[in-house]
Amino acid sequence: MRRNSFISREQDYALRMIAYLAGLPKNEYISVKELSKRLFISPKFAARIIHKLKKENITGSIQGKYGGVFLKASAKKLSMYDVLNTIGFKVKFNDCLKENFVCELMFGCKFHSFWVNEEKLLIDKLKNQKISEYILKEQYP
Amino acid sequence: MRRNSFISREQDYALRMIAYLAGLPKNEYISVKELSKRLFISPKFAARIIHKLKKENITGSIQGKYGGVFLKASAKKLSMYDVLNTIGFKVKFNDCLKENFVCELMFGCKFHSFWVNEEKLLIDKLKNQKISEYILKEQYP
DNA sequence: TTAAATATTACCTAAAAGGTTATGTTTAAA
DNA sequence: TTTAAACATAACCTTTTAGGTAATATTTAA
Repeated sequence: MRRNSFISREQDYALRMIAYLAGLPKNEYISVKELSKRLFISPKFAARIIHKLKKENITGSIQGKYGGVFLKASAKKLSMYDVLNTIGFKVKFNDCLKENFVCELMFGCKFHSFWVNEEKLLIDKLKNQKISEYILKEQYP
Repeated sequence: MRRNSFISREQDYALRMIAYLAGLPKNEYISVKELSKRLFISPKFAARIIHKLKKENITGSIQGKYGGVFLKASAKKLSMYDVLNTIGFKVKFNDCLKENFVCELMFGCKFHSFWVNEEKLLIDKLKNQKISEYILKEQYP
């Protein structure tokens, strides 16, 4: 599949699921199967993503029959950046921003600082966007 | 190779070459071979990129022995966006911003407008950055 | 004891990135 | 007029990644 988005499907799905979990009533939880169905994500893929989020203590889970998952972190403190980061958000605006990258054009490439600034601006914004502002609730008739 | 940059290597090389050509004295030109050597780009790959830029009238060329390429567009009017666009800059912040993409979460996904805004901000900035501000000149001792 | 849930890892496949190969065509100069 | 050195153009190749599936184990309510 094409990948020319800034964020991947996996990262998008993670945001969706977190936004949905944030909308559950307190102390409620939902099975990954049901969650994935409501958000149009393949169940197995959803499970893998939820697992990554759990390892970072963003979600919690109840095992066994009638188990499920819930948001463990505070929706008011959890940022979009936190979620994306857990799902491997290591996108750089240009390769020259990566660690250990040695640019051959030390003699005067001025694009570098442009990318540095833009990247920082966006990351700061992602850190400021809290999940509580993005809660996703299905409307039942 | 990994591809988790916002811009591709090919797009980066295009910017480098344009920035270098913009620094040539008026009416001078340079062979792609020499250009690629100075900018650490594989010669064949450079040729293909220059060809794309020529098709959009950004560069011009002189064929035959002792031929070469030069910047045809005005460095003061040519933007980073123009160059990137020529080299297939169709990156979207999220898949949901693509044409013909149908989002299943019509019922209330609030991330969409965040991505729309951020993407527009960045594209406007790229359109405002003119190549004349990024001229690349090798320093000889 | 069993059904239905999570936990975890290994594997699969299409597509794109990043480049090379190949084969022209053009033109200055010997 | 021949030839070397440049640009022109398309087809092809290889590695990596995105995006997902399969498989198997473990947990726990009923």
